[in-house]
Amino acid sequence: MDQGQLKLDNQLCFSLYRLSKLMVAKYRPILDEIDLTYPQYLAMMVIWENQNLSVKELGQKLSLDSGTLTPLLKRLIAKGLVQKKRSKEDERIVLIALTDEGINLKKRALEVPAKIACSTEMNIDELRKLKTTLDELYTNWTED
Amino acid sequence: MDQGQLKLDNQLCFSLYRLSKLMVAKYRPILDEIDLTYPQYLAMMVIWENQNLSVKELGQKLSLDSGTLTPLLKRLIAKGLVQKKRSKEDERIVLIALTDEGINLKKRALEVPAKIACSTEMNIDELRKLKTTLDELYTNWTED
DNA sequence: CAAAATTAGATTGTGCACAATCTAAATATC
DNA sequence: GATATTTAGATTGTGCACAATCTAATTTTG
Repeated sequence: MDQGQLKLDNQLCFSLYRLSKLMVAKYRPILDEIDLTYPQYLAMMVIWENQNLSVKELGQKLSLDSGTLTPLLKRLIAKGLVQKKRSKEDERIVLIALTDEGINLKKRALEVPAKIACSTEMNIDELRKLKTTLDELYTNWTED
Repeated sequence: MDQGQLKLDNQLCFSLYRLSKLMVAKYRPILDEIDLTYPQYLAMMVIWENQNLSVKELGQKLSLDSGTLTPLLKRLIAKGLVQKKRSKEDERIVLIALTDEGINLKKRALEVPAKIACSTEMNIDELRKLKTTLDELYTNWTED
């Protein structure tokens, strides 16, 4: 019955889990320089791209719910990078806006991808293909 | 300067992060049936494979440190699945042994991979190739 | 318009994940 | 053989991640 299906080494899920943690660990020292954690960096990337996003939209882009986002945003606010504004059209909606400090941080963050690329040193095409595969899987698995 | 390197959608890291979370979410309802979380399931797989592993060896196989493992093991012990024994040769070492209940749980856990395979429905060869790629990356990135 | 249902976000509680520090046991070095 | 160093785990503190619940604002329905 057990032909090794339950062996850790045979599990795609573990390869994924392990590599994902390693990726975060690779980012850590680089993100330390701009005082961001990895999830905070992901959030800031979205905010840099579109100002005045609602908490809900931010959560959708990051695949995070309010239980994670609320405290994360609280920390970004504490660092003075963003601020909250209630929407006037709909008082339930909270919009996230960049402060000057948050805008300035983007300049320094622009160097992050190059620093990471340096520490991975893998064929760009390979990485692009991997990304496509991962994204296809994500789409397939969220479709059901 | 910014040709979109800082866009979330262009980041391999985010694809990995997102898919890894989705994978855990896919496991959740299936593992709920045997009352295990995803990291607990990974730990149990290692313990089912080799009895009387030390906490350190377990941590190495799972890429987890004692700050994560100690409380995780505490919960497995609370569920009555495993128990701790001090090594007699070296009093610093703590060995993890299965209880009867822990041994019994393996029978039910054997059905997990099939249930997961069902919910992913992707070409086995594709998945195997993906796993190879992920493992290669892990090896390359941990070599430096 | 009023009651019911929905929606946005916050809160609470559990469980990782990891850095940093601490304790006790074992080993190395003088 | 006493001191110093290393090693195995535990502990503490911060920060996700998510389910479940709560509140307040909005929308839907009768």
